[in-house]
Amino acid sequence: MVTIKDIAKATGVSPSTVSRVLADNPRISEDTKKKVRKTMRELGYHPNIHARNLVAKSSKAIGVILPSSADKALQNPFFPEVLRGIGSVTHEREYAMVLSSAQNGEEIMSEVRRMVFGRYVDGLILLYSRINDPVTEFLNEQDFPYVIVGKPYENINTVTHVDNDNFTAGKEITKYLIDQGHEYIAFIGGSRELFVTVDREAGYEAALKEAGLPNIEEQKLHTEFLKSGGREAVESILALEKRPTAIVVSDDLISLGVLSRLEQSGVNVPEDISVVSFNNVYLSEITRPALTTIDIHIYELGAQSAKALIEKAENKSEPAKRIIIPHDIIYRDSVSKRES
Amino acid sequence: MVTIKDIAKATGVSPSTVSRVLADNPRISEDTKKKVRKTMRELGYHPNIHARNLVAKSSKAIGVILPSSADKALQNPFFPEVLRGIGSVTHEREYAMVLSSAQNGEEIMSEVRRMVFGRYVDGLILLYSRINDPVTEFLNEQDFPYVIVGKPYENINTVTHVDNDNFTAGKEITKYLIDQGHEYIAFIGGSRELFVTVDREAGYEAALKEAGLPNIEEQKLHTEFLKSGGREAVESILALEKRPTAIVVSDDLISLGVLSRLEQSGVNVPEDISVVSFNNVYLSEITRPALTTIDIHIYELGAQSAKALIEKAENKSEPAKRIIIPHDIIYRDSVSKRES
DNA sequence: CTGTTAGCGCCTTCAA
DNA sequence: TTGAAGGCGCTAACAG
Repeated sequence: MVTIKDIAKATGVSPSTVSRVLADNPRISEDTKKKVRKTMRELGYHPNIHARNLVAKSSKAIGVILPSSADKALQNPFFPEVLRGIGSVTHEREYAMVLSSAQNGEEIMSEVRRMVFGRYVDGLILLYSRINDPVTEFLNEQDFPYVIVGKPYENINTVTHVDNDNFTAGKEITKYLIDQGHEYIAFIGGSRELFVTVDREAGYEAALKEAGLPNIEEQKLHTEFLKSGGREAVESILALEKRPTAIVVSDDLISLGVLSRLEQSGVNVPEDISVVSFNNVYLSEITRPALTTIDIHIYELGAQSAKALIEKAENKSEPAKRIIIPHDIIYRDSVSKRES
Repeated sequence: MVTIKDIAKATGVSPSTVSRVLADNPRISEDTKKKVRKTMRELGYHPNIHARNLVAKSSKAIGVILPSSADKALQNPFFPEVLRGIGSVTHEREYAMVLSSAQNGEEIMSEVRRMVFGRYVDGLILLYSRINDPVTEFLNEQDFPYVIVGKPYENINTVTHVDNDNFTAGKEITKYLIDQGHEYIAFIGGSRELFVTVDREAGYEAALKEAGLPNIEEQKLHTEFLKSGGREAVESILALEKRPTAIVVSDDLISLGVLSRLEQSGVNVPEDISVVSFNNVYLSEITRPALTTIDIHIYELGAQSAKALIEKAENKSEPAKRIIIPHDIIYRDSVSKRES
């Protein structure tokens, strides 16, 4: 392995000079810089990151923590897409991106400990947010930089987070259905423990209210994310005495199940029932019919969170921020106009 | 930050003793071990990874390189699932998993350089395999440990890789269709530049041949992976004068498009046309009808590749291996029996 | 069984 | 503008 010393010797300067050249220190003459750089190239020199990190007390790396039910959750195309977003900025700033490889709560905690205590990463991005989360608690204790993608359960004003305005999104998409003449609109969401669900649902309710439509409890269902996701919910909806003409579904992935169950029952979308959802994951284009959905700009969620985190890691006094990524409606074929 | 010295001082021993306790060196008395560990706990000591890596000349981390068209490819649930598999063993062995965050060929190359030269990782897993790949070329030059998930284009006997027996898988699933009485079976695959496609297609052809069925060129289509994937292919197939009664599709994701396009044309699956595919990604359960598909055990592909890589990284003289992950057919609802 | 010494590769005072 | 010296935190001979 070629070290700074080898370069120094070969160029006839001291190691410290070489080090300064690496840092592009202005107090080194252009002349020696050139010479040093030349031998660096010739000998194929590359700085040893560990040595560098050791003295710098940082690692130019950020960690990404996935939700604990990683087995299933990672299946949601949401995650790869955030990772891409994060990756775009880590790459640009020459940071490394370390993925937590833990599968359950305990494992996550131990990974986080290693990452934090071992100074493996300079900061953490949490792709989830839970009530009573030991991880965030720990990070707060340690005063370790982190940002949350989504809405934090606690300390919402002191922890930097990147989120969508899910309430407004829910309201807008529901309003869109109402504008198309729908009056009985159901809601199928993921777990009510997730803020995304809650917020989108609240938006849905607000739109109903604003339009003077009744907010019927039986019209609102909650379901598991994957697998059978949405199927039983559809059954309940179809069994309603007053059958809805539209459904707001809180996640494209759930919509997949919804659509398939609807088809199974011979219900045509959008003729009989319209469906809208959220995320605009690539799947929503492939379904029959293609889904009208809210594009939440997942990539951007990732990119912004990485940016915010790096800023915070490099400058501890950086204030906490709330970053709201705008959304928009992608109109496709899953909604029909209703004459009333 | 608490260091080894602090512990030494507080316990009244030398730093090296503390270091030995860390390594659980048997030549240290249980007694002092206990004492040292106690103060470690009290002072909240945690080893500094960078210092350790510096002397160990390793980093207990492996890098994962995604295909360059990461934007789209990452969308295939295949990738998250391999990552999970990799993660399971990196976690178990206390390795970190570093994700390449590059988006295109050049970026990938520069990331790889950084990772390799900077000793950022001890080895690399490539989740792709390309002809004339500068990355593998570079890694060979540097004699840097890596393993490929899939089939290498070159040096197949000297590079460790983890793959399925795609030929046999293709043959088996096709044979299954034949056994169900199908005689006109089409094939829709991804790019012919990918070995997966080629191998699965070759298996398909072998099965046809074995059954004495004609191998018709027009029955074999190739398509882009995502988006419209499979849609045009279906159109060509439906236009065939002798319309096939079954289709072998080389990837679940493509099947999604195939299914949707079929439905659009009023073709019933499996009554009119049967469909089978590969990978057994969670989507294949959600579709209508649920897909009969080959489970290639993606998780295991990841896990085994990580295992092989770590072994190789820890012991350079470890020989190159080819590891074939077994597959099996998951029978669901997309195939019908044909009376002939 | 334990301490002393040296060194991993780099950066950063302090001096010149 | 450059060099010498010391140290980041840890490990690994070499002694004893």
